[in-house]
Amino acid sequence: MPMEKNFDAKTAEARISAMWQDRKVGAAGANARAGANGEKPETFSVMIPPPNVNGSLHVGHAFNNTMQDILVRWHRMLGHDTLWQIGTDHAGIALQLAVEKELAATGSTSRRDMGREAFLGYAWGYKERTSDHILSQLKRLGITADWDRVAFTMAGAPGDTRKGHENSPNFHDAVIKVFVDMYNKGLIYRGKRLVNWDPHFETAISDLEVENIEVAGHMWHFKYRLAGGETYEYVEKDEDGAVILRETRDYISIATTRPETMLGDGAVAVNPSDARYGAIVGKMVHLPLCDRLIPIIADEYPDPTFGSGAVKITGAHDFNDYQVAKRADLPMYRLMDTRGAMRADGAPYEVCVARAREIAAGSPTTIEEVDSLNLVPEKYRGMDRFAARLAVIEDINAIGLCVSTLMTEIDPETGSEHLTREPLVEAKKIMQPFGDRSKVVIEPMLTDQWFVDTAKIVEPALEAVRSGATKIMPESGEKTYFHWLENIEPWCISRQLWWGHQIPVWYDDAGKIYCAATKAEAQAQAGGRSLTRDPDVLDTWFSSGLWPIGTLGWPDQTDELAKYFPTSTLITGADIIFFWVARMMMMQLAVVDQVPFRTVYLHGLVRDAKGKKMSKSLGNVIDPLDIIDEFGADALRFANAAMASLGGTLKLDTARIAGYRNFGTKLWNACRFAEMNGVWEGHTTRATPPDATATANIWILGETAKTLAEVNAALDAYRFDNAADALYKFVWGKVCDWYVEFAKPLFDGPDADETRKVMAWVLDQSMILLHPIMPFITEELWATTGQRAKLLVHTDWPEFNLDLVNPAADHEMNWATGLIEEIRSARTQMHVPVGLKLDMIAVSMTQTAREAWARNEVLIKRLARIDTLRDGAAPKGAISLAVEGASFAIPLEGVIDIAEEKVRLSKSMDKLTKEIGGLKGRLNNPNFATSAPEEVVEEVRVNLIAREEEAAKLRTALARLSEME
RNA sequence: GGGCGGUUAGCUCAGCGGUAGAGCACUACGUUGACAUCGUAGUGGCCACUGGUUCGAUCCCAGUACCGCCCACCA
Repeated sequence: MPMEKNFDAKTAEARISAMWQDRKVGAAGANARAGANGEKPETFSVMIPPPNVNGSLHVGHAFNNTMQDILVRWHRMLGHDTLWQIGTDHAGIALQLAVEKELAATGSTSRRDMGREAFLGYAWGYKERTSDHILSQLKRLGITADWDRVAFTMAGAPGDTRKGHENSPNFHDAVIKVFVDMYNKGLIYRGKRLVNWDPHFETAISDLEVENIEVAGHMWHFKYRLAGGETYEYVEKDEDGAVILRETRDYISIATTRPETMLGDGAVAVNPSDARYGAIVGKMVHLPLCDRLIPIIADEYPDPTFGSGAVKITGAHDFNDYQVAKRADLPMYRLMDTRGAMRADGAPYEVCVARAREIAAGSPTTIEEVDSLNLVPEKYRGMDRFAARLAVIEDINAIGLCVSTLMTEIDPETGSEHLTREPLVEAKKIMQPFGDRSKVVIEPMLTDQWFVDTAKIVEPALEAVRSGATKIMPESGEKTYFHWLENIEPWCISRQLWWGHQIPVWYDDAGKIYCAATKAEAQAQAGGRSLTRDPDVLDTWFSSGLWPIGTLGWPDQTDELAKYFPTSTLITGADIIFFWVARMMMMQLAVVDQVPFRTVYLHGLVRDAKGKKMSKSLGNVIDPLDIIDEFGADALRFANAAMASLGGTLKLDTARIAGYRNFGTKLWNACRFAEMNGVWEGHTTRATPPDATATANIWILGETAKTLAEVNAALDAYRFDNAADALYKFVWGKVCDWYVEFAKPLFDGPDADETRKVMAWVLDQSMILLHPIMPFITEELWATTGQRAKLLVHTDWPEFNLDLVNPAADHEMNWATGLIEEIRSARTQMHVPVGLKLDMIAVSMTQTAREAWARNEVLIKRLARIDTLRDGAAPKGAISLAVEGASFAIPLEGVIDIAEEKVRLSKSMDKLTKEIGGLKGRLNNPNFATSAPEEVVEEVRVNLIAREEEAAKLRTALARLSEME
C-alpha cells in the first residue's frame, strides 16, 4: 500500500490521540526505566497551571501546554518516571461571572432570585460542561498528561458531582485543613480593614485583582469654613519666598476628585511644615452639607506643594486617608452599601449625626457602632455614588462653597492682562481602580475580612529563590518576584461570593470565632452555643496556591507525593507570577516546608500577528481548535515551540503555522521517498547507527549526531525555539535538500545497501527527535514505516554522540555542495536551460580535489547536471568556476553572453576584493597580531590565503574573457 | 513616580566581542526518479542615535530618542 502524498491530520490525529489514551501513555511512570544497577528511575514531574473552568482554552493555553508536553514527552523517552498532573481550577469570581452571564443570556432567573443552593447546583453543571470542553481541547493538542488523574480545585466540596474529575484527590478537605492549621498558628486572621470592594460582585477582592486605568477625571476645590466665623491670615509665597497672595480667609480650601466622599470626612489634614495653616491647626471646620464639625489636623501625608496643601480625610473610602485616620484615631464613617450606592440603612441622619458629634467630643464608642452610623444626609441616601457626586457638587456650588480662584488671562493682541474669577474645576487624568473581572470602578470599603498574614510566611519563599532551591527563568522574573514579596501586603482571602470553598468558621451569638474543619468540631468547641457559619468563600487563589500538594493527595502521605514532590518544572505565564507562583511558594513552604518546584519557566502573553492583545471585544481571538482544524496540531505545536524564546511577547501568525504544516509534509514526503525505495525493508529499529563508507552517508550520520546534541542542549536550557530551529534546519536543510538527493544516485550504485540502512536510521532519528514537538505525524510515520516493537511515544531517546561527526567527510561534503551551488548559480545566471547537460573542464585540480571529485562524482554530476569532466585548458566562451583546490570551465560558446559573464565574475570579484581588503587590514594592524588570540589571527591568515587563491583564478578567467572581446 | 524589557532585511524574529542569519513576503526560472503544502537561483540590512571601552562592537559600558510591559496613595 503506497503512502499518501500528504499526512491526513484530520483523521490521523483523532485516531492517534485515542490510541495514546488507550495505552495510558500519560500514566505516571509509563516509560520509566530503572538504571543499569536497578536503581530507581529518575523522576520528572510537572503540574499544569489549571485552566479556569469559566470558558474555553485560548492560544495562550495551547502555547503553555505545548511546552509542557514537549518536556514531558522528552523526559518520558529518556526513561524518566514522568508525571504530568492535569486538572482544572474552579476560578471563583470568573466562573460566577460566566454563570451569571449565561443565566442572563438564557433569560433564566438571576443569581439572587435563585438563591445560593440552586445557583451552586447550576454552577456545578456549568463546570462539567466547560471542563469537558477544556479537556477535549487539550487532547486535541496531543498532550500526554495523566488522564486518570484529572484534579479539580473544588473536588470534594459540598455539591461536587465528581463528573469530569472522578479520581481527583479531595481538594476541599486539603484546603480546609490548611485554613484551620494556618488560623491556629496565627497566620490567618479576621479584621475590619479597608479593602478593595467590587460593587458589581459585591465582594472584596485582593490588590492584584484591581487594574488601575488612567481616565479623564476632575478635581474640585471646596471651601470648608472655620467654625464660629473665625478668620486667619492666608499668605502664599512663591519659590523665592516672595509673597504672592495675602488675604484674610474664613475657610480652608480642599481639593478632591471624589466629592461625594466628603460626607464621611473625619478631618482636614495639613502638613505640619505648611506655614499657611500653622495658625489654624486644631481648629474646627464646618463640613458643608453636613451638620457637623471636623478638626484641622497636622499629618505628614499632605504635600504642601500640591493643590491647596489641605486634604480632606475620609478614612472609610480612601487608602491614604485610612492611614491618616488610623494615626489620628479619627472615626471612619462608611458611606456606601455593597452595591456602591450611598447608604440607606440605619437610623435617620439626625440621630446618627447627633451620636457622631458625641463621639467626636470624646464619647466612648466601638468600631461596630461607628460602622452602624449612617452619616449620609437623607437627601443623598440610596443614590448611586456617581449620581451623589454630581448632587454634592451642585449643592456645594449652590451655597457658594466651590472655590473660585483668581485666573489670569492675557489678551493675545494687546498683551494686557485681566483677572477673572472662575469656579475651579480642573480637568485631570486620574488613575482609577477597576475590577479585573467586573470592569466596574472599585470602591475602597471598610469591611470585615479574612487575611493571610503574609509577612509571617514570606521569608522562606524569598530565601528559596535567593538560595537557588527554586530557579526562575528568565532571570528578570526573579527581580519581579523579589520586589513584590519584599513589599508584600496582607492577602485578603475572603470573598462575598457563593462559588468557592466556604470558610470553615462559625460564630456564636456574641460573635466569637470557632475555626474547625467541620461544624461538629466547631460545635464541640462552642459547647451549647448556637453557631452560624461564615457565609464567605475563599479567594480562588488560596486553593490553587495549594495545587502542587493538593493534586498529589496531601495531607495523605501518598506514593505520588513521595515520588513527584517537589515537582521539577512549572511552566506558566509571567502574568500570574504574583497571583499564583509566589503564593504557591509561600503556601507550600508554610504547609509542608518544601519548595513546590525546582524551576519556574515564565513565558509571555500570546498576541495576534500584529502584536495586539487578543480580546473578545477586538474580535481577534484565535481559537486553537480552528488552527488545529486548518493546519493540524503538529503545526500549531511546532509554531509554539519556535516562538518560545525567553521573555517578551509572542505574536501568533497563521502564515508561520502554515509554514510548519508544510514542514510536516516535507518530512512525510521524504519518508515516502524512502519507503518507495524500500529502505525499511528488513529494517529493525536500532539504537546504534549503521556503518557507512560513502562520504554522503558518513556526513549525514554526523549531521544527525550534531542535531541530537543541539536538541538536547536546547531542551535542557528550555530553549524550545532552538530545538525547533535545529530540527527544522536538519530535516529540511540537510536531509531533504541534500541527503535525499544524494541518495538517488547512490541507490543505483555499489553503496545502495549501505545508503538504505543509513537513510532508514537517519529518518528514524528524525522521527524520534521531532516527536516531542510534532507527536502526531511522527507517530503515524513510525507506524507506517518498518516493523516497530513499540509506539514512538514509548521509544527510547537516542544516546549516540558527536563521535559520529567525521570532519573529513564534512569538509568533503561542503566542498561538493559548494561546487554544485557554484555551477547551479552560474547556470542560472547564464540562462542555461535547466534540462541541458553540460560538459566541464578541469583547468586545474589538486590531488585532494581530484579524490574528492572521484568519491562524489556521481552526486555532483547529477545535482549540477554535468555530463562529463575532462582535463584541459579553458576554451573561448566558457563560464569559469573557482573552488578550493580547483578551477573549472564550462564551455558554452554561443550559449553565453560574454558581457553578462563578465558582469557575473566582476560581481564575485568585487565581493572577494572587499573581503580580502578587510582581512588584510586586520592583519596589517600591528595591534591585531599582538592582541588578538592566536587562533583568530591564524583563522584570518588561512582565510586570506584561500580568498586570494580564488581571486587569482577569477582574475585569470576575467582576463580570458577580455581577450575574447 | 519607580522598575523591567525592546529597537537587527518589507513583516515576524534569532544571534550578543572577530565585519550579519532564519521563516514569511518579493523577483526570475522550473511537470528533473518524495514533495507545487515543492525545487533552483536571486533581491533585500550605516544591526535606533551619540559617545566610551577594545587590536576589533550589532554584541560590553554610559547617555539620548521612541515603543512596550509591570508596579505605585499625589488629594
